[in-house]
Amino acid sequence: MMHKRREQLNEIYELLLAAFGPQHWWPGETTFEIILGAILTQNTSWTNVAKAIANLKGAGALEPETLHALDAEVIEKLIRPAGYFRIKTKRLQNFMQWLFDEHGGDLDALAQVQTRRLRAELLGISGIGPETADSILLYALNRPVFVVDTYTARIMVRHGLIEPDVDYEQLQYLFESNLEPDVALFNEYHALLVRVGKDFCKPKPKCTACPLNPLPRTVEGECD
DNA sequence: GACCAGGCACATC
DNA sequence: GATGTGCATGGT
Repeated sequence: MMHKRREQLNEIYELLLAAFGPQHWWPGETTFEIILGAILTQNTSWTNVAKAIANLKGAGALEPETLHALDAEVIEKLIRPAGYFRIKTKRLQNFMQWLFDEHGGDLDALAQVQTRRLRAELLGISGIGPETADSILLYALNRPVFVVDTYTARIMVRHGLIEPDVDYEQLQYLFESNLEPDVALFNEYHALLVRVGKDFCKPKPKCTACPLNPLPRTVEGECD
């Protein structure tokens, strides 16, 4: 059927929303804080990131000018709880250098840049890959870009909707080509996928009592 | 103690 | 081009 994918994606969304309700993402107050969180949460649990952000806040470093002026050793100490603190310090500084060199350190100036171009610029920063770039675009800059992560792929594979070898861009296209380009929808959908991923769709043990188990094509042996 | 967490860059084949 | 490895803290 021509709209099969659309119906499946809508069904997943409805099941997740009914099970968990709105997730109120992103957990962050300002555009800048959300951007920093997007970088700091790479392969890292949010509880650890929250500590790092609290430290940055305590240092007054949730302002671009302030963070830009800090030495690497200081940033390393502040973000230590988030793990990978040396490489993440470098990544934060790479972002800051881009922001100040290319956009005068003004986050508001980014609003004038087309989404395609902005995504390409973000991907040009060492340490910002597809998921981080798209998280910044969607959650910090309110662009209708669907964020894909490991949970998204795992959930889709386990429910037989994709093959295990589809890459980031393909999976993103699956969502973006079958859903309305709605910032609020993309925001909630990704947040719900992370939620069900955390609670049920774990790497090792097969899932039990998952809200998505009513799906017709659930792969046998993966979910009860 | 093993495993995992809202990735990414880089080395090596 | 595909596959493997380092990065690091903190919770389960």
